[in-house]
Amino acid sequence: MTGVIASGVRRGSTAVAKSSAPSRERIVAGAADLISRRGLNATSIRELAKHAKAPLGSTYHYFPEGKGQLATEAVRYAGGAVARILRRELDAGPVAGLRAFLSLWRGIVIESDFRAGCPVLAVSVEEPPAGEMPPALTAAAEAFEDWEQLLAEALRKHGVDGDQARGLAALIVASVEGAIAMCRAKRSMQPLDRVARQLETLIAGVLDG
Amino acid sequence: MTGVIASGVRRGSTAVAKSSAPSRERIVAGAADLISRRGLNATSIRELAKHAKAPLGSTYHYFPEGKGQLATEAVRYAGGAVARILRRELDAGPVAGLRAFLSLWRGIVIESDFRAGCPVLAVSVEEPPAGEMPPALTAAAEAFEDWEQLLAEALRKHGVDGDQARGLAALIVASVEGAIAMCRAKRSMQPLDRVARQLETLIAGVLDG
DNA sequence: CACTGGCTATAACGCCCGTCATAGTCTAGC
DNA sequence: GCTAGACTATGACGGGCGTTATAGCCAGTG
Repeated sequence: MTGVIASGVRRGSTAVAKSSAPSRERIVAGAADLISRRGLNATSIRELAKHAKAPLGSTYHYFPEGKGQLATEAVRYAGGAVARILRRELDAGPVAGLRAFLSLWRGIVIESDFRAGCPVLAVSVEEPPAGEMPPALTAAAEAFEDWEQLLAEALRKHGVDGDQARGLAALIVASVEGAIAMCRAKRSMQPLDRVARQLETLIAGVLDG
Repeated sequence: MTGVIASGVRRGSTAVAKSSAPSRERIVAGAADLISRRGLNATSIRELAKHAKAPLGSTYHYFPEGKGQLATEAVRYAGGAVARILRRELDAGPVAGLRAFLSLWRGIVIESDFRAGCPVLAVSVEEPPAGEMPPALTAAAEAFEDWEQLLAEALRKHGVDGDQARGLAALIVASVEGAIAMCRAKRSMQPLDRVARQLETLIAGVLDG
């Protein structure tokens, strides 16, 4: 299996894209997966193409602006996929959403045998060119922001004060992202499990406090 | 300025190393800084040497096993530097230690204008070669483990139950690491500030709860 | 049938990579 | 002064990088 996020290649398109190109989406999804493993700068376009079983020429056909464009779309793709899941599961309340968020990442780390993580984080930890703000990095910031807003809104809907809700949402996203990386280094799920436990009791306490 | 961690190049050596080589330490410290910006695979030995104003040949003189050895020492160097600060400040209690931990990373992110982060995290998010466990990744896991243990022990010393202490320590390290990355993506200190607030009230509550 | 336009195949461009080998320089101790 | 050994300088090695150019294939339309 090539990654939980990447396996969600379905119809539905991201923006205007009226037609076609099943391989285009395959490339984007594969890029998200590969970037989540290797990091952005360490992943070559040739690897990306091979991973998606697409010819190198096709990547420049679909993404004429090159690697940056592909990376940006990959980050948006992963960010959107996670946001969709989060939005759906948060309907059953903040704790249910939190659990879905946690088990989503848990699945990615375990199924990849500690080799894959979060592509959004991977893009976030690479230095941008002096004084610039590459689109992929902006997309990463937007993904984090989306997740936080979804979580915060769910908390607010369940009676948590606005400021506190934003704070808790940031804590959730940050600690889960950090824990994923720690799990990969330690080759153990303990960090994410411990963080999950702490977050669950914290949220539960805030909700009926 | 070249990074808070890297600027701590002082006498004192890490292990046996009885003598010499000021430039050896400069290379290691510079490597920690550069890796924290660019990531491991994306940082070349030539850049590392130039960054430390050392000739390329010297890197292979001091680190005959090549890039992996240098990366490993850089991770250990950074991990040890943070652990030393943590150990010192935790003497004044868990909240004081937490504050020091937070403001240490805060300084690194701000002084680098959101370009540097945590070298330990940077190494953790790169895929190891199939079935292997590179020494640098092991060093990253050890650094995380050290920080967690220091925090957990301080909490225990102040009356927190053992399991809870380990959980809180994991939450602290994970959320701070994640928040650093989010700050870089957003080019804003808000994530780390929010996480700091949440962690402080959480710890304070646990301590006199 | 010819033709157009989306996709692929292949090769090349200059550049940088990790690593190694070799020869040179400098300094300490005899 | 001379030799040994720590460090530096330089250049090469094969290979992968991002990107571009060019030509070929192969539907679907007229």
